[in-house]
Parts: sequence; structure tokens; C-alpha cells
Amino acid sequence: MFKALADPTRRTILDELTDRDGQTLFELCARLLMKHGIDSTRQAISQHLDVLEGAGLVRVKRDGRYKFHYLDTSPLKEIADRWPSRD
Amino acid sequence: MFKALADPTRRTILDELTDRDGQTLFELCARLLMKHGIDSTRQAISQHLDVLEGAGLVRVKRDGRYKFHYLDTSPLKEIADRWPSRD
DNA sequence: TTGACAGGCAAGTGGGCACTTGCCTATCAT
DNA sequence: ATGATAGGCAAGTGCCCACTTGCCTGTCAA
Repeated sequence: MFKALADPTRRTILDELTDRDGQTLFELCARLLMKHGIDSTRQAISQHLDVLEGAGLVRVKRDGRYKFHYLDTSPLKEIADRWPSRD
Repeated sequence: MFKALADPTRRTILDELTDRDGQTLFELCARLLMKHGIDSTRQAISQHLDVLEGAGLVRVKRDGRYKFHYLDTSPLKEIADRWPSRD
């Protein structure tokens, strides 16, 4: 999961899914280019999504030829639990 | 900061500082070897500490020939703020 | 059914990063 | 002063990872 968060493009993908959940691959590609100037190929984004899915940060739902991507922030809880803020 | 968290050894260093704050470089090297089986050179650990310090996760205090390392978890707040858990 | 659209698979490449190696500086005790 | 201790600097190496490239599969509309 930590490796998944290490890449700026992947973090921007999480931002984009925070803004609009349930996007398809092409939707994400378009919005990453428009809003964030990320000019990567579709395959690159797809591989990023695979990593994010492997980290449990993105959940997937298939419907016909579409594949929707949903954000799951629950793995992030490990961070706050592991290194608690000492007030 | 995210890149700093990406490395397992660096995360273990944070664990070690959580357990005992204010360790020196040699202290950390010894405890990483004893408790976690991390057999890295002093220089490797030193470079890791530089990265953690650059990320703001570790603060440093010099005293004579000793350099003490203190954990600072406040940068981690960015994560919870950036991708809030939707309950 | 055939073309367009959404996505997948896999090999290759280049750059960054973790780690080592070798040597140097600074502080302290004896 | 001199050896030991704590740490720093910098060049070199090997490997992982992000990205590309090329081609293939599956789904839907006309």
C-alpha cells in the first residue's frame, strides 16, 4: 500500500476518484489530462490502477464492457494506527 | 513524504522511534539488527534517516558528538485530510 | 457482421533509488 | 596527543519500477 502511495500519478488518481467516484479507465485518462496535465498512455494509467487495486485502495465493478473504479480509503487507517499522534 | 514511507526499512525505523524516541544512529543500527533482523550498514541507515528528516517525519537534535532522532508524526495528517474516510 | 469502443497482456527500456565502499571530520576519554 | 567513538561525504553498482510499444480480447451499435 505504501508503495502504491509513493507515485504522484497514483495519488492524483485517488484525488480524482475522491472528486468523482466510479470512473472508468478512459474517463480517468481524460480527466487526468484535462485537470492535472498528466499526459500518460492508457496502459500506464491501467497499470497504476492495478497497483492501487492490489493495495486495496481501489475497488472495481465490471458491467458489460465498462469497468468502474471506486475509492476505498479504509487501508489508510493502518497509517494512523501504526504511528499515532502523541498529543 | 510518501516516498519516505515507501521503504520497509524506513517504516521499521519509524516503528523503532515509536518504541523508543530520541535514538542515535548507532543505537538504531543495533536495535534494527537485534529486533528486526535488518542487517544494513551504518551508512544505509544514515541515508534513510536523511530521507525521513527531509520528509519531516524525523527531527534531529545535536549534542556533542551525538545526534538524537525524534519522531514527528504530524506530516501524516496530510493523508487523512487528503482522502477522508466517508462513513 | 463489421467497425468502433473499452480494456487486457506482455516484452522491452530508461531512470531513479537503495545499498555498498572508501575515506574523511569531529568529539571525547585516557 | 592519540586512539576510540559517533557521524558525514561522495562515487559507483545493481535492481526495481514507471512507462512505452505492439498486439490481442470482449462488448455494443449500426
